[in-house]
Amino acid sequence: MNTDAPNEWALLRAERRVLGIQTKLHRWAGEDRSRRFDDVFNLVADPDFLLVAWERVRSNTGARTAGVDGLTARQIEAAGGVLAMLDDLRGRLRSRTFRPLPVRERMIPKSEGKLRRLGIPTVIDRIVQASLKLVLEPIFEQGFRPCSYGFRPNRRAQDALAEIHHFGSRKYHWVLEGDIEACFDTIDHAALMDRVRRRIADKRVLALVKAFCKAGILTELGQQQETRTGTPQGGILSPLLANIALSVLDDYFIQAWQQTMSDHNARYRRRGKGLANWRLTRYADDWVVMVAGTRTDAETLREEIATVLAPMGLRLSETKTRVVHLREGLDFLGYHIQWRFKRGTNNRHVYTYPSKKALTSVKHRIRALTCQKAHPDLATLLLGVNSLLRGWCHYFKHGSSSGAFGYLNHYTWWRVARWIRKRHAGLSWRELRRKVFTDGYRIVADGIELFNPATVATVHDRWRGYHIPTPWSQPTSSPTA
DNA sequence: ATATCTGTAAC
RNA sequence: GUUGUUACAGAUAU
Repeated sequence: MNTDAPNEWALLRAERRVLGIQTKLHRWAGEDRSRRFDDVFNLVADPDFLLVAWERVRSNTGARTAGVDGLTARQIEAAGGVLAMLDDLRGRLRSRTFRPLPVRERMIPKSEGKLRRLGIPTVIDRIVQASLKLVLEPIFEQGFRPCSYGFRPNRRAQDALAEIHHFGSRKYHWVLEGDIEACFDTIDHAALMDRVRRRIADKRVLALVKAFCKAGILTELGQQQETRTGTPQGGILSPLLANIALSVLDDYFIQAWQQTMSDHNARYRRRGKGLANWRLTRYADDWVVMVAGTRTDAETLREEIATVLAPMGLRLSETKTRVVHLREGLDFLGYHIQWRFKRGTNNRHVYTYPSKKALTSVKHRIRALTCQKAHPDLATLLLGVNSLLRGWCHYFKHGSSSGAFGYLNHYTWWRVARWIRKRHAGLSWRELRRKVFTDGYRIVADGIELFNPATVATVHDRWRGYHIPTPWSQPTSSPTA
């Protein structure tokens, strides 16, 4: 069927070569921190880079979703014209006739009634963006700071939480928690391009990045709109661009930290003089500043941050940006972080629990899955509930979640038991337990047993701090570049 | 040991 | 119908 599908070892070879070149880019960007890369367009348009980019787009879940041209990656693959399409794309990139099409707008519901605007690029545009990312990410990763955790390779939300736990367990008891208003939508193009230009001198690459920012949007009603600010939520490059823009914050805080608070003695002297110490932890547009000082010290930082963000076109959300003490606690990345007394002692400890919002939301989803008409049979129901519970627990096991897990076990058991009983009309609970449940309580169907969240062991992972490697840190075996 | 596919979480 | 990045988990196949 696929007359010209890329074969496996051509792909493997391409992936190895791309990784080798990425490692070099990463190394060069590190050796000369002010180096501006002048000749990277040829990499973006390189057949191997485009092939790896295509592979990425093809295997994403969005391979079934089309942009404004109505083409899906699946259709292109089925038509068997992949290599020809990549070749044509390469030609259009090199002759500079390539133009990104507008993104297709899709509104999806967020939590509690709000809407989120997605901008879905065409498959071709996704490939070019993916190729751009292959080139730009190793370069910009070199300048990104350890305090930034979102959208970055090898970094998990749990790393950010471990950092907060680490400093919260020391003198950093006041927290400025913040939210940037419609971050993706409001990033200023000129300011963003200025930051991209610090590392990239290649005019063709800069033009491509800018073109994707300016590609415009085709609304659900079919109207064309230009995009004067922001980067489309759905673009492969968008998370990287957001980090490039938001790294102004990281840079600002690192500077202050390195100049005046970098060593233990300096921080101690500052505290002696009544001065505060503070640190930023950021996950995409969500961030906190841990402050060893007073509430006023934290309040002061709020204005500083607003000033740093303003040139990027970014504004703080008035309601969601606030100062709290660890005594009151705060929500961050789905967790609730708060001081509690350790059992039987007088010692305060920083604990991280699943937030109320996270627990409510998973309960709602279990309720929806266990409503009467949701599933044809018990086995399918268990499959759905199990995968939900398993995924949820694996995210929240990095905290003090055993209480929540126990509660969830109880809640789900009853929901599923109720579902079963409705299907066996007339049976009493006692008969049900005897006839349907294994050992009187275990719920099993076709060898699938209801997952018990209470069996998930919680782990406490240490703050990995400054020692998280990038995928390009170690040299790879003999790249042929 | 490779590779498919599904799912969860964060944003 | 729902895109994207990152992390994690499970199932299947050889």
